[in-house]
Amino acid sequence: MSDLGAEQGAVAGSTAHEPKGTSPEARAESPEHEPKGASAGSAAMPALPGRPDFPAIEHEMLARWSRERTFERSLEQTADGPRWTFYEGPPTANGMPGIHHVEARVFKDLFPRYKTMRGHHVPRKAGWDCHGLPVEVAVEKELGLSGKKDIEAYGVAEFNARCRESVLRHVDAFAAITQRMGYWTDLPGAYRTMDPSYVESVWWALKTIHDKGLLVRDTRISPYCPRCGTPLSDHEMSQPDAYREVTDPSVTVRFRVVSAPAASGRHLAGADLLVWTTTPWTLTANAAVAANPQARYVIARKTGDGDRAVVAESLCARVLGEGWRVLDTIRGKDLIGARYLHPFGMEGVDDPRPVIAGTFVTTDDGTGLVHIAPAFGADDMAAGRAHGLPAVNPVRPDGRFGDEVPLVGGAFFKDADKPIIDYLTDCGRLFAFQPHAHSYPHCWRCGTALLHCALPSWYIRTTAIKDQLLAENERVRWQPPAVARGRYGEWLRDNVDWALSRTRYWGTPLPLWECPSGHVTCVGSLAELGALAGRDLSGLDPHRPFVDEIGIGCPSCGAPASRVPEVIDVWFDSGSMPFAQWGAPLRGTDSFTGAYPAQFICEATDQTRGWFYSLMAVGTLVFGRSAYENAVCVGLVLDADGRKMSKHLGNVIEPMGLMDRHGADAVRWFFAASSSPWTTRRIGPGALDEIARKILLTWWNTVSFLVLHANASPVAWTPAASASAPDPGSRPLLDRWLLSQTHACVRDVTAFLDAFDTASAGRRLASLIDDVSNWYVRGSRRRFTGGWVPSPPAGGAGTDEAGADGAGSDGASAFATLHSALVSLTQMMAPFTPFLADYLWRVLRPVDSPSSVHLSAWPSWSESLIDPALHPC
RNA sequence: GGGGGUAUAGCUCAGUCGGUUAGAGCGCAUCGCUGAUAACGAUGAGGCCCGUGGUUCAAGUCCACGUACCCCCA
Repeated sequence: MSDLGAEQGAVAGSTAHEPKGTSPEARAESPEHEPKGASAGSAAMPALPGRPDFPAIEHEMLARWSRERTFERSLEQTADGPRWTFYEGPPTANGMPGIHHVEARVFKDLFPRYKTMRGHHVPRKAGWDCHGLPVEVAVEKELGLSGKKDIEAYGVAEFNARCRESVLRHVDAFAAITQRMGYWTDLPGAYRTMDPSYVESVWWALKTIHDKGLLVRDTRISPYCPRCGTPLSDHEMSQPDAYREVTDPSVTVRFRVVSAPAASGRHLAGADLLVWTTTPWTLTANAAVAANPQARYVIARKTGDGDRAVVAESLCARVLGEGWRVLDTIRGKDLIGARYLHPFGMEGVDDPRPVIAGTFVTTDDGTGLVHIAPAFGADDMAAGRAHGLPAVNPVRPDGRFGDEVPLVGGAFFKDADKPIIDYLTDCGRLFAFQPHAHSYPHCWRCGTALLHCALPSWYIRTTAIKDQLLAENERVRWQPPAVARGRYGEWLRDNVDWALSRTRYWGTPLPLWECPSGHVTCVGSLAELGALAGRDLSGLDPHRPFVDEIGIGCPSCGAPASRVPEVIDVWFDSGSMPFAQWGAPLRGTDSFTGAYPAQFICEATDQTRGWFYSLMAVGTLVFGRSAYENAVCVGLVLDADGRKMSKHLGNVIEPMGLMDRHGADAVRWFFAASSSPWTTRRIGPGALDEIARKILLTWWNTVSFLVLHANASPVAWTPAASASAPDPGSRPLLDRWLLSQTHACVRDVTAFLDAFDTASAGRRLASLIDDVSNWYVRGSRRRFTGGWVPSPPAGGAGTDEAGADGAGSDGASAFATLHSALVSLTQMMAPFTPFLADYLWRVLRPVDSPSSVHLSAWPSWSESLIDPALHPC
């Protein structure tokens, strides 16, 4: 009897013994072969190979999607649907893709697929982040250059050409991983942040911000990398590895008081102010000592000699130790106005320095007396400005002291500590020395120790829109929700102005032209620049050095104006992608209109202060509105032992190999559904094998069971026969139970995905797979082995009541019920495991349904079929 | 120093609004099945729900403090 079915199947072009994975093909190519009724000679369902090879199936599906243009068709058929916008945060293709890239991309693909099945139009455009210091550093290494002098000697044009060439070096690897994992996105149409149209859009945004008066030049204390020769932004400081544990010499230094105000009593003059610092090299720029006017200080004498020292009362014991006798206790405000000799100063040659009031001075640690170097600290600079102190910076832009500086001339700033300490020791100015372990900022890219120094720089005054940013953040739906007020919200509350400019080469040039009178003109496009320059510049490469060569007449005074030398922070590039990816608003407005803000973005937690911020900040600055409504923030990926993956440990998991071994579907399910996406996850072969067994194989086997018995039935059962099965409400109890479970699952999974909760959706789907396999199939096996008997095609629907036709009707119910459940299950699995879902869909697909599950409509559910009494738990 | 997260079985993790005897998978033990077989099923052992205090008729769940680990920041 089963032979008959198999032969009929062979006639229709699909046999049970073709190489695995090819048999559903026949259905896709002859969608009309379905018989309308269950008449004799109906074609069998395509049989499944006994042992699925998931990676092989995936490769087959990739070929089919490409051949059938499935992604393109999914966009075409939803063209009139409501727009649902997703933004791809551009990765830097300067390095190889890792498993963490796959993680975020699972979510970037899952929700667009889901929304597409819900009827939304979800265009997806890939993108590449091209500019920035990482690229420059890599090229510098390749060329054996070190520092800006070398680059300028090499030639900026040639250097930038090398950057342009190197930045897309690993695009192919990213494209391969993207395709292999089934991430549907427009790769050929990818935006590149270095394209002239992209740069022009960024210029437009900067001009918009400039016109609002929010793009300003200021001198501030900034973290500065002397190797890269540029200040670093707040986001760059927020990168991993920026702060590293180092041991620095902490010194307590004596500053001899040479004149004391009357209020301080008779013991201050000639005493030593004890000042503590962990950066001895900044003593070269000492301009004052700050004391807290509210605090109490003691003047103490060491027994045995005449040394007198001044220190905060509460720190007296800790700093001085034994053997000191307190001569006097005075208030901080009585210290103000005293003068002391600079530690390197010479009596009679150098002016004494003042003691000033500083409310920021604490008496919790140190000595309660703070060394002030206005060029090297934020508090220092503010205090210096308030007291009219000079901000002397003896360190040159390359991080070395000027040759004229005594003691340390020519030395790199961090190397200056030792000679200074030696000198202080020799002349008896060193009170105490102790190695001090603390975290110190380093350049996130090149690892050089940073210095905080006063630099003229261009800023975006984000503090002016801070309240608006906070309000926009309130509107964003974060997953996990705690990010909104926690990690991101708390940080946003401490917002500081965006240090925008970089004195570098490979980046979007700051479109500001300045004349000798200091009039600044912001240019918003090449056309505008051409008009100002008086010639056609539409073909100009808007990068250095070409754009530097363009001079304009100052619109204010007519004097020749030239471009300021800086380029901008790359984070501004990526934050501009909602419009710049289309070149909008200068061009591409058709694509941009209606695509702002995005309904959904997703990145890993390390982007909280990176792209999540730059995107929100640029959007709020330019459009007054955050660029996204929903943000999913996924966690770190660790190895199976919970260790961070690193080249050092040799535990880096290479994504391509992982997918070729276990299948992309298993990897996708792992990230999306097997645990909370925002917790750190440990990935390893064990977890993926379990997914293949418990989820994919179980699902496969239930489909295989259905097909086996459908084809073995005396009259082959096909999906068309569902029409002649009894009405769902009048089927046997177990059938009604499975339909109830299935419809409840559709309802729940829909709600979970609408809430961007893939983990809960995944748990629900796993339980449905278990219900189908271990309860329904197990309990109904005999009903399938008996096959089914079609109702007479005569008048009426032929849906006689249960029992009227005995085994025939019961078999019809069973087949239709299992088929219906598997169809819904397969559709719900489609966003999670798109390969196997589509493969099984082509076996299961109902009459007149699309050839791909990804072109099918998300299943609906019927409340009337959900009976809580059937599954109270 | 600040912000955030996590802590439940040997391991990985669920646990909804505070509500009966705290669950699942893996692993382990015993048994069964061999027409879903890269399996599968049944049964069993295995818990100071991190600690202390509080709120409550009732706390794994809420509150406070503490401990440990992780992340981010200064």
